[in-house]
Amino acid sequence: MKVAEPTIERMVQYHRLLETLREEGRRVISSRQIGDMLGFKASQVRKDLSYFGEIGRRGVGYNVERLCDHIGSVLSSPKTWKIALAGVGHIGTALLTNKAIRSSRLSFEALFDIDPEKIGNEFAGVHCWDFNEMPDVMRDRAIEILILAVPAREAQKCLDLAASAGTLRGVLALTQGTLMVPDGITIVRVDILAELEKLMFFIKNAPEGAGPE
Amino acid sequence: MKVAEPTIERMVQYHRLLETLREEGRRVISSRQIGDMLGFKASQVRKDLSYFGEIGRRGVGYNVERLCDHIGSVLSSPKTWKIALAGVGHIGTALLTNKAIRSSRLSFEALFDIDPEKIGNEFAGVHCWDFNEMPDVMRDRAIEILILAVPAREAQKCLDLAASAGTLRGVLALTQGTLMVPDGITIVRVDILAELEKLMFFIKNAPEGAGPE
DNA sequence: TTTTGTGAAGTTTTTCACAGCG
DNA sequence: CGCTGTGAAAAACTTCACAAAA
Repeated sequence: MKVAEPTIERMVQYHRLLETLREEGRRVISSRQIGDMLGFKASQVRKDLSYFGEIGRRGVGYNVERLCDHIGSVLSSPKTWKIALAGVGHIGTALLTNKAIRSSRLSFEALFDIDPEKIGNEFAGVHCWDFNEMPDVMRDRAIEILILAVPAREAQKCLDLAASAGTLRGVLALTQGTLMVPDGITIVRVDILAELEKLMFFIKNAPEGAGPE
Repeated sequence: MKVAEPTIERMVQYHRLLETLREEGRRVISSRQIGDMLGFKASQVRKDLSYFGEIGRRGVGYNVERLCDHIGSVLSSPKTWKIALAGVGHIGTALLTNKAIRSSRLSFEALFDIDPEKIGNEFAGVHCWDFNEMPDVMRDRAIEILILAVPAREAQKCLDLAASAGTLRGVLALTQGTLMVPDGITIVRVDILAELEKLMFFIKNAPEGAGPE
């Protein structure tokens, strides 16, 4: 069965919500309640969840724990992903020290920077190497995910270096600007300035409370 | 004429690209070339651009400078938006010191934090106040946009405080978790951890180079 | 009863294909 | 000719509405 991309985006949100509810001790929840909390229609929630099997109980709803685990298994394998961070600046450090990221199934294996002050040191317990060592370090450690948090003009070179290791499978690009991505590597871009521009457009064209979501 | 939301998302990208091309001295470009550079179909590019008037020349293409200005005027008014930043942590500082943001039509008017070490100081030339002063400071300075870069548990309180000023029109939320947004305020969310989870899903389900974009 | 799961209907967004203009 | 602008067709996505299960 084919799953739509927007569905995945919502699955991530369901997962978040369910993790919180589980911690609060909630046992059961309905599609309507999930929808109300996240701003989606109940039918949308049900359709999304049904793509991955019948997991609810008619007349009752969904078991929070079971659903949470189920979505977790859909979203990511039980394995821990090894990731590298290129660019130990403000944004990079923010991610490196973010509790939520460090407690997920992610393991920071290496940092890379161009700044001699940083190279050779550890940040949050992770060693920082020179950019040029990326191919070797990434291959040795079998790192599959790269977070690109370098200035736009370094981004392409950095990505090419990382890709040359041959172990890279996905990139989270926090840089602005266009990137040429090698075949076989999945990229997800986050561009905060672009989001700000979208926001300005929406404000300008929404005198009365109409927004994107 | 109604413009689709995905169109706006792409308009922001066209604008970026054109700014770069203009700096490089490029005079003319075709829809196909724009599409190739950004990963869209040429017909998509033409349709997007045509929503805002006939701006190209048949048989020739688009004048880079003219198109860039045109999109700029569509995306945001010529005015400078006043913005406040709540949360002067790693992410907040990254935005505050980002050249691209500071050179756009955005003016950082105020910072807010909860940390006594930061309150009363200036960062990148902008004064930092206590959270509790948000309503007054935002009203006095007629600040319309808030960047929320505080921990998830503070986010809702912070947003409510900012909204109470009455001048707030848009929010860029860099926090994870669910927010209740007052009516009449536009919100755009950026959740890096959610993007990472999406990336992991795409990698897992794309053994052969199929990605989102 | 309540609430799920799902085909079918409706809506939005993308792509096609070609007329029309330089 | 080459490339735009655009109606019409196709695809993708969301919502409806109801049968079926607890």
